Amino acid sequence: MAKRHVSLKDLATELNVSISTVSRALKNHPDISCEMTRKVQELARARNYTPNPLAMGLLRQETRMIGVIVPDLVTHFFSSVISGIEYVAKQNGYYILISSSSESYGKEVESVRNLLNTRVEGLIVCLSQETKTFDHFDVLINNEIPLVFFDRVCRTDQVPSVVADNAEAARQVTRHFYENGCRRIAYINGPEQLSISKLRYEGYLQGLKDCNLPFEPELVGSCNLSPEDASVATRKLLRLKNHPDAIFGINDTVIFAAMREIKQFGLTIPTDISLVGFTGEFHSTVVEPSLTSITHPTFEMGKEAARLFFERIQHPTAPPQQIEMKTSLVIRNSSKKKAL
Amino acid sequence: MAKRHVSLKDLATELNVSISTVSRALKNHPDISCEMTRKVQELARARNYTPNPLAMGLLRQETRMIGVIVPDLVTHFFSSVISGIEYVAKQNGYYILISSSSESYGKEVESVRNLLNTRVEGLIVCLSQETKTFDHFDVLINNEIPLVFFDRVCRTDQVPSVVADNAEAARQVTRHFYENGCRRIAYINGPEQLSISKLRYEGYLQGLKDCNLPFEPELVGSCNLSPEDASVATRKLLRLKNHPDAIFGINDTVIFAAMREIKQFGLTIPTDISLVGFTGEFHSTVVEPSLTSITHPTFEMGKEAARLFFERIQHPTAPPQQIEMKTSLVIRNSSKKKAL
DNA sequence: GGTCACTTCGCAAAGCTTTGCACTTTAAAA
DNA sequence: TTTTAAAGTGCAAAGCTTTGCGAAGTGACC
Repeated sequence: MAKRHVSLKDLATELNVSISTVSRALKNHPDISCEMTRKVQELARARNYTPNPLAMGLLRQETRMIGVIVPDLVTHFFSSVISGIEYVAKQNGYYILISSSSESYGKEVESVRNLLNTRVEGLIVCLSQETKTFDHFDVLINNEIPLVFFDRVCRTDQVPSVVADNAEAARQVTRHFYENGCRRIAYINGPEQLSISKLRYEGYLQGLKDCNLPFEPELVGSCNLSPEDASVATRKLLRLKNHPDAIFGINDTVIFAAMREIKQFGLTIPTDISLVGFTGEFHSTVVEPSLTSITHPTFEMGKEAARLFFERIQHPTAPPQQIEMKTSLVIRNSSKKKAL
Repeated sequence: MAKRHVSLKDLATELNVSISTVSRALKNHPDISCEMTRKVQELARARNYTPNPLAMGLLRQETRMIGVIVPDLVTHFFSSVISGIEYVAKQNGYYILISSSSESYGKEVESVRNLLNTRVEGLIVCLSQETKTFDHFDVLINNEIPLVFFDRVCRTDQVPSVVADNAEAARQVTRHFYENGCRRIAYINGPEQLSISKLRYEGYLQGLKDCNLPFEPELVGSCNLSPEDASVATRKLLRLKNHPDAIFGINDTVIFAAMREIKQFGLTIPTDISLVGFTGEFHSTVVEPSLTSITHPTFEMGKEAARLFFERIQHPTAPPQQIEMKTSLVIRNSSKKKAL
């Protein structure tokens, strides 16, 4: 196995000077003569020297790595947020170590442990769907290791976080339906332990109130975030003696499943049932009819999360901020106005 | 800033023994008495000791990190391959450092340099769209640093790689069109420097030959992989005095753009024009009509790439393998048989 | 010639782990 | 009682970098 990287020692030996001289010369320390500095820097360039981050890490007790835990890598929302995190991390000379929890509580706990063992300087996390207890983050909180949550959050009194304006968005969707003539507005929620589920549900209720619509429990479905489960929830809604005339779902995956079910049931969108999604995956525009959807500024959310993280590195004990990002309702064909 | 991690030294001090004793006790070295071993291991557990990977890395000259460079993170194909890589990496106790080139040659070069400086043990790479020269990989090749390409490859005589059966798949698509009655089959290619472009184009030509169809240059479009460019290419095809009755594209992004253009042009799919995509993004099933598509075993491709990587770690100089993964043509509505 | 003040550089420690070798016990054998 | 072996530990180096401090060398001034 060839020797891969030259070290200060290699340069020092070749020039017949001490390691410290080389080290100082490379950073233009005034103690070193111009002549020597020139020689050292020349050789360093020629030999393609780059400092060894392991040695630096050991010395400075830093790794310049951020651990990122997401429920999965393939959902557009998460990969886009990660892009944003990576963007800011790169600017600050940091790398990110990605670990996916596969929506599993156990894997999330394991990821936290593993990443910490790898000596990342902190974590940026979106909770798994299953996560109901949060003890695995105590180590971080107690030891003032930087931690930032995004989207699905917890312990917001202790941990900075970036979220969408979930409640407001859901409220807006509900009113949008109402203004388009819908009166039986259904909502398919996610697992109740998720912060986004709670908030979007609250927004839905508030929206009903705004429009003076009665709350009808039968119009609220719930599912884990899989297409299969969403289909089940949709079918339940469709089989009601008086089916809803509008459905919105906690995310687009859910709503795409609903869309398929509705078509299969022989109903048309939006004439029979209006549909609005939540997250704005790319394919909103290519489905038929195109899907009205709440869009997150996903890349920006990632950037904000990373920004918060670096603030945390600077001031580990500052009171935690919670950033709420504005979403926007992009109206397409799945919720077109019907004749009143 | 609190001290985050306990070291062997901390344990040694607390037990009043030397560091070496602690180190040996932790790995059940026979030189250490049972009594001492027990005491050390107990304390280590209590204090939550984990070895410092930086120190280990420095000692062993390894980081247990793989650098992964992809054109972007948000395309389903790439994030799915990454999932596969991560899966195998985790099994082997490795982490992956992800860097996206944003389809830019410059950023790819920079990523290679940065990752190498970070002392990753090797690289798994999918070339950017712009990349025409490959000198930036010479450092790796010359120093026997493990390198694996996937999907978009180069230097296959020196570097192991995993690809799809591109030519065969394209040939199959062409014949599928023919069997469904299409006679003017168009193809929208990607940038010509990409290996996948070349191979799929060859497959297309071969397919035409198989079916005894003449090759007509005007039926071959080309684009970078953006939706905008794909739209332009599609419009050019549609404006031919005798427009094609089938189009297939180098990937689904291209074909979705084409789909939009065709509809806007007032033609219907598949009656007027059949359509087949290439890659099998999730949304193939939700568009209207659902999209016939060549599907890659993306997760498996990632696993294979990682497997090849670890083989390379073991045998850096073994002759490079090229793995070709079987794709499959999933037939949906966009290419339904028409009356002949 | 001797002392002072610079200039220019090297030593060594710290950060953490592993491991060959040397060292100190203790008990058994001579 | 002395020698020897075995058992149990510690020292120190290596892997790489930074940096405070001490040391060597040179020239100038008294």
